Amino acid sequence: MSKEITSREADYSQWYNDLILKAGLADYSDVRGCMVIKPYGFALWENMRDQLDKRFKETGHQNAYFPLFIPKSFLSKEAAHVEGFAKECAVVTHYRLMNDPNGKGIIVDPEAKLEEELIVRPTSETIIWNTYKTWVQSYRDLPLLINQWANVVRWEMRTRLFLRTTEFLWQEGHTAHATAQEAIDETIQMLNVYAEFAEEWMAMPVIKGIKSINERFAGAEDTYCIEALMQDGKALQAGTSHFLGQNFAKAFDVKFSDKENKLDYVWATSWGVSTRLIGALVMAHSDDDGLILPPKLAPIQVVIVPIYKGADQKAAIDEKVKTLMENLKALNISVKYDDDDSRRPGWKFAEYEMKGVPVRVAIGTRDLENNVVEVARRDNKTKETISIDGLATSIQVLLHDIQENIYNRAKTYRDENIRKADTWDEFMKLLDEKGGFISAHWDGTAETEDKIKELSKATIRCILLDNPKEEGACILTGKPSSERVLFARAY
RNA sequence: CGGGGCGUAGCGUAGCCCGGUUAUCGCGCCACAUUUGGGAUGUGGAGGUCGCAAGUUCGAAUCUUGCCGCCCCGACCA
Repeated sequence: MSKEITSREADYSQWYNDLILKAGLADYSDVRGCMVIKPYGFALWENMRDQLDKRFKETGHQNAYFPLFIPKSFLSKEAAHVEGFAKECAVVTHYRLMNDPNGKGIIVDPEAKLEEELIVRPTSETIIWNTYKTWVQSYRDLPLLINQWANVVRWEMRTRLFLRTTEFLWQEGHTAHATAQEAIDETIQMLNVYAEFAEEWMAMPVIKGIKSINERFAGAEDTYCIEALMQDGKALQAGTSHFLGQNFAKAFDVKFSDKENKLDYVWATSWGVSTRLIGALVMAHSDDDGLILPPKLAPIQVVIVPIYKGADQKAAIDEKVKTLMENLKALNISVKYDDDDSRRPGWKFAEYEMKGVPVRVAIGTRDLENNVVEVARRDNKTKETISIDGLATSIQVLLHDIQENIYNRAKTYRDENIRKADTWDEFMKLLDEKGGFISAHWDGTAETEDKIKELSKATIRCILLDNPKEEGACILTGKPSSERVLFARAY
């Protein structure tokens, strides 16, 4: 990769980190690769979580909670699974500390060694399937539709705020079914739940597809995913849904009797999204002035900034604002009245722009006289003066507009950045100069995929669901191909 | 784990190459006043193990060695 691209990437990373810190979403922590999610960032996550949770329940799932620690032996029961996660596991070996007999401070008590080490879960398939064994005997126990909200730990070499932290928050759904078809249907259903959430709530267009064998989840038969495009031209996997076949059922001996009293292994799925979605949100919509949050998820949808001189004017504004806030709340709009006297209006304007608050209302004495307010929208930074009568309703409409506008903007950008390449030179040129998704032919082998990755740093993001068939030649080997796949450099 | 950069007040930094008064500047913080329609101004004030340790030296933020930590790029990955 050229020097220019490297430095562009570094600049973008700095911009991204800066934005997260300045917007108050998160902080670096003193623990390697971990971060502190600050109240504002967590409020955003809670909004995402609530909406997803609602959809999970609407599709018949229940929440449960499984242990953080996984006995080492569990992890090794599914061969591909342990292969995929072994290199990034945090391991608990001892259970007690003691005062250092040779000095100050404390040390691990060597006497307190665990007989079997415990793994801090990198994902919960193994401990969950070990439990499912005891829950499933008959087809009457199926389907088993469970989700858990949890934290997991993956000891990655390199971390990035929200996109890849050592510990992260997520949800993981784990379901068991009587038939392969039912499990596949579930896998696709949850993929659709994710895609709808990304598009309708995050205002982030995604591509639904299926992973190549190389990119498949460790232990899955098929991995489905949603892929989004970030503003720097790199792709981001925003969610995955796996059809696990009978792999885990076999590894953990989970069998059931069907109606004919025949014994069979159950069919499984797992699916998850994480706090990475916050990183996706940042990189999908923000500009140089700060975050741009979709109104449907913004912790604060409307901020009201008073402009006044003296207590009398303030009191008159307070009075108007009180009614306005009641009206907004009646419409389920979250509103903050920032009457902090130690900050001036201009400071607040900049601050809430940084935080990505979709709508700002400024109200001053001048406005009161005319029965108007100044309404500014974050997405395109336009301002207009509108009547205070029916204001709450106007704002409701405006929030709707903003949600739609940022989705359309992101979609236009995304669509403009899906290009076809038919030769290797064209492929490389597009990657280096434009980025984005590149639709190209590939001979279908893992070796070629690896080679392309090695040469270009681009990976196959996915093969579209309902991908049209088209005869062509692999961009690298020239061997025949029956369909195009989507490549991109990715996070 | 390889390559690059960095570590000085809450944050961002100057000074380091070429050792020498009381460690620079900006933001932020505290007090008061004037201000308030796009990150206010003035005056006064508080705040420092110069990442840690050892060494060289009359003298170390500055030189040497070792260690620790962070960021970026790569490999790995959601």
